[in-house]
Amino acid sequence: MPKPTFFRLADEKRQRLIKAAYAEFARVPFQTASISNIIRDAGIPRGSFYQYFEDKTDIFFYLLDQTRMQTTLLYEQALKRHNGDLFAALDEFFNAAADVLIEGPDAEFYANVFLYMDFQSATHFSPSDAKPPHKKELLRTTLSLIDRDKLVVSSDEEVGMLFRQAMWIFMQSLGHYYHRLRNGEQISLAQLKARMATMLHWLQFGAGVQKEDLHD
Amino acid sequence: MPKPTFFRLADEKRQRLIKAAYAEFARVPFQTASISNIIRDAGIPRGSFYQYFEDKTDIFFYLLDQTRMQTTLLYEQALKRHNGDLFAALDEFFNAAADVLIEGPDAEFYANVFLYMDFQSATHFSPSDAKPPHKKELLRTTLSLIDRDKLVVSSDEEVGMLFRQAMWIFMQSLGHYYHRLRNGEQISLAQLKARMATMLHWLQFGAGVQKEDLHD
DNA sequence: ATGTCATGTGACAAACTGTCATTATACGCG
DNA sequence: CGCGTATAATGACAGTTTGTCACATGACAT
Repeated sequence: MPKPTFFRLADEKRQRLIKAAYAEFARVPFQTASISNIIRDAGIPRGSFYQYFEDKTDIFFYLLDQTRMQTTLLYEQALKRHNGDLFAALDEFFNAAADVLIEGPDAEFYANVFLYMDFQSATHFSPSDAKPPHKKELLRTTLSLIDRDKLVVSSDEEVGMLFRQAMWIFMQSLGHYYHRLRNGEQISLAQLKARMATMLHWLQFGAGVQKEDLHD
Repeated sequence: MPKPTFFRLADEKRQRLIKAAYAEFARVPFQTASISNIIRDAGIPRGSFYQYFEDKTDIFFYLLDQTRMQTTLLYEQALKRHNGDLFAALDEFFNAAADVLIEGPDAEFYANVFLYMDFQSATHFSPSDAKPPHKKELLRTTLSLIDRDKLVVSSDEEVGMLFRQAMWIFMQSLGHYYHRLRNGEQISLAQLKARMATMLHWLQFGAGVQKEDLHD
């Protein structure tokens, strides 16, 4: 989390820093990104940066959190609209979120996020060492709103496992999209959505042939 | 890929270097690991290291490849033993591979692999910039050996998607296991296997309530 | 004007990476 | 044996980056 000083900054200065950070994390993956570049771009002295943020991780997840809040909202809305039908909600959410992440202004930033995010981070969607006030927020929302009668789950933990499996489909698909894009084999947004739908469908109805299918 | 010089090295020296590399990558995640530590441990001059490997990525994936070859074999055997029944083979493979990766001598190394591997690497199981001779090896094996009549797939590409979804279950579960372990909430090997089985079962038969289930 | 607290600043030490000119070693051959 | 050539070993070095810290500056209340 940014330090209090950061939030007291003059708007213009804060925006300049944020913009420079987005640019750096869009330019190269997190590991390669350098604070030196960010502060040079933003025209801010080194010492000041450390007055605002702990380190590179801190500012990166601050940026990512902006997105998380946005998408969390989309997800909740979908869940409510579909009366707790998890799979219907996920399907809608995937499509809406893909629009935001791919057609929005920070697509390059997200490309690096989804191509290079590690499992640890993906699991918690926040740095491992920071205390995440929002940790499992999506999961809590899910647990409170879903209609369990439509799922084959026997515990809250299993709901969590299922939810993560679904989120991986989403993240992996975005990673796939951006991977293709960067290799000059761009796929369309429609194809991306079809991919996510297929994988989600498998998760919902199974990718193995069911018993009754054998009667053919 | 290591440079030819590396393979011409005296066995003792090569082993020393490999051992030091394992130790370093077991100590900290890939991003944090340093070549300086590896060479200090191995007692090898800096210049020599670069005579053997391109960089940190190069030696890391060399180590990982050792494992990949081992597990690929397990997978192929399982696939043949089950006459191309993908899900049956995956179930067997997950259990066998988990034994190797968790009870073997390099468990700490794998912990860092599965906790911190990014999506890009996970997808290709090889560094993005290197030419991977084995790339998609597992997938090719799968395509040639599976019995498609047992799957709801309509193309080779879909087989690939399905396969990756399954592999993610495996990797994510190992990540989960190691995460718990490092937070002092160790789960048993049996619990890990149960988790993988549950998730794989969802993928095979669906986590959503099926039509016929509604007749209850 | 003066004290106090928050903020700004850039020089600096420590660490690491990849390179390269130089030195050492091995090996084939007259 | 002595010599030449290819291969390998070596560590000093330049170039970066990071996080810190002592000090400067500013704002504001008394």
